[in-house]
Amino acid sequence: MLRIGKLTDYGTVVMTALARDARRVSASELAADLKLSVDVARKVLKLLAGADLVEATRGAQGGYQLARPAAEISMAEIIEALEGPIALTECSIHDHRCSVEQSCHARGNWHLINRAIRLALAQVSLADMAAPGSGRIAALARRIAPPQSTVHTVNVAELERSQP
Amino acid sequence: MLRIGKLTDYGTVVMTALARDARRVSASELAADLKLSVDVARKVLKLLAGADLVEATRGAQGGYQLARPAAEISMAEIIEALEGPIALTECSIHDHRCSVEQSCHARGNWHLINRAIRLALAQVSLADMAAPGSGRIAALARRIAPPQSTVHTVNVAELERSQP
DNA sequence: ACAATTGAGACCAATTTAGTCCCAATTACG
DNA sequence: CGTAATTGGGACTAAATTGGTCTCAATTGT
Repeated sequence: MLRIGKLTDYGTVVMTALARDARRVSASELAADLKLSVDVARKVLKLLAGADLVEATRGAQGGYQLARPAAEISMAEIIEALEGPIALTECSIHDHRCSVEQSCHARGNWHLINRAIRLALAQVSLADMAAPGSGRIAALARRIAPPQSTVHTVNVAELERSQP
Repeated sequence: MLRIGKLTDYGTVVMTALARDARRVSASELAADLKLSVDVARKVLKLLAGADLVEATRGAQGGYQLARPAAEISMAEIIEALEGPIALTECSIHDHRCSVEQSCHARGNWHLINRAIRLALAQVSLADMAAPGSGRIAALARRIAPPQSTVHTVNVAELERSQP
């Protein structure tokens, strides 16, 4: 279904919460606010801290804060911190693990597609994500949308209808 | 890892093979050419036929052909045929299945992101994919790339390096 | 000293995915 | 008309992945 894992999803929720609250916040407080299990919140935060997206402070009164301003953290970074490299296909990460590698004529293009998707995600900042209906994200979608092709305008129109 | 399943991957390989060969081809012939197990090839082709992306002919001398010209079939369609809707997050498909739905401020933006990614994939045609190094896909990536932001140009540059 | 925290990682249950296999229906061809 | 070649529609199992929980060590403010 081309979906991200739940941990990653929680990660974005946790990050947007941190983006809206400049204080240093403990995992348990975040869990309570967001209605997550404390264990899950801790796991996510540990991963985010490991990737240097949040800064952890140990000990009593400790907790987490964003390591950088929200505008300087991209969705691509968050996703990668929690699920590893953004690469739709096996062959985009490891060579020689794909059985059809020889006869596959699509590999190079998959790389380009991965790059395109990663670029798109790299342009969405956590600040955008934390804003209620981000104009910047909408603008990105618009920029990606139809140039002026003949064939694809049909498909694109279909899409717009089927996924409003 | 934000990746597609193997079946989907095989699906794109099978489709590019069909795009390069106008004849009607049987599942076993495709399997042999592409070094896939016959069972897997058949499974994939059945799914693709169910989605009307290929046209199946039963009986002796039967087989599969593209249902439409390769230029009129998009990667988004192929991916959706094999893995269901393109929706990175749970909440983009089913409401009320996500435990943090209440406290989640990111939902609307996830929808926008999904749309952006789907639009990108809808613009890559099977014909593009079958071409050895598609200029159109590269152009798409370029269009997505840097507008003229201050912060994100840094991240984008990083990306380019880390995922060449 | 103690209580509140994060760090590291083990662990199991649940889900998902990959890969096979079976048999019915269809069709070309000798 | 019979047979071989095909797809259709599933069921099924094994493997891999993910989600969620738990334990214990290290750190630090009071």
